[in-house]
Amino acid sequence: MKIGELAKAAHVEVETIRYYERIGLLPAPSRSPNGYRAYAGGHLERLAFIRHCRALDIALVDVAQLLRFVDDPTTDCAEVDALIDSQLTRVRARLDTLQMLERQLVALRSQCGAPDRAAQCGILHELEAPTRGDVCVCHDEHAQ
Amino acid sequence: MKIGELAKAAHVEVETIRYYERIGLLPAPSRSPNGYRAYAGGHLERLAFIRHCRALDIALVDVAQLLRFVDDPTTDCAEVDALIDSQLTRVRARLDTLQMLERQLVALRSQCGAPDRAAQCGILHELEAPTRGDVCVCHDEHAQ
DNA sequence: GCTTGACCCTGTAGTGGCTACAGGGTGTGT
DNA sequence: ACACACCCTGTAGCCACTACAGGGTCAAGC
Repeated sequence: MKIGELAKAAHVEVETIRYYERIGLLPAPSRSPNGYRAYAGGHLERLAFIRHCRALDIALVDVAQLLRFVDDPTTDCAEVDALIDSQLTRVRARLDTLQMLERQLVALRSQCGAPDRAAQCGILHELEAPTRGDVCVCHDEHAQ
Repeated sequence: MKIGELAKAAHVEVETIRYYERIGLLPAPSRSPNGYRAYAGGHLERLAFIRHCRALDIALVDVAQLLRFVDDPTTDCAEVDALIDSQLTRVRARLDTLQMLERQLVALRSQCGAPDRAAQCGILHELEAPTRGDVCVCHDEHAQ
């Protein structure tokens, strides 16, 4: 199987495969006489695993660790748990941040109702609030 | 005011200020005879505005646009609205993705209960599901 | 046989928003 | 004089790709 075929089978870009090989995540395959990469079935499995982890926003460094766990069946399962737990923590933290951001933007957006010029713009006025020493609606904990 | 003083006043790194100047977001200040940057009050205001926008995860290219609106008071306010609206849309989209990710990770995490070795690990088993042509718990729409 | 287009190769650079480093200059206190 | 904190410019690195440059290979169509 050539690289384009592997890419299509795994729903990934050819360049991504080369990237994974370069950083050591995917083993380098054998080559055809013309120098083309020649992939066997194991590569698709590994690539599918990697893409599965990436779909869960797992960092490549952690994907590499998970692959090491796969390759060493005697590894303690608790280490796998810990890795997924920390990923879950990361996602939840980012979730919290974004939820706060949404609220802030909604509050800010509400400062502009009627069409006007920028000089009278409530949004810009609020964005300039810290400059004036004022508390803005987007970062005012009491207004939310 | 020297760059370190401005950085402290705006709660930002010195390097970030130099970066903003390099990309044209902050105007270059005058210089002392020894070549040091000499900042006046207007710079702190502009930097505060930039940091305020950044705290709302607004991309620098959009911050630059907002600054142009500030500098041209005749700009139509609707353009400011549109910019904040698109930012809100972006945040909401990312929120959706992360909420889905959280659910997926929770489902995956639930596959491992008791201490074991990696060979029996439910998490790794699920991460390998697509390889076997199976549907994994993290991406199975019916299981959620 | 030639042309064309799709695919392949390696190596490098770019994305966004910083952050860190190298190598050197300036000012102040001891 | 020395040490340390700060300043300067320029460059590189982070993360996970993605795009490009320049060149080679293959197969189908004329």
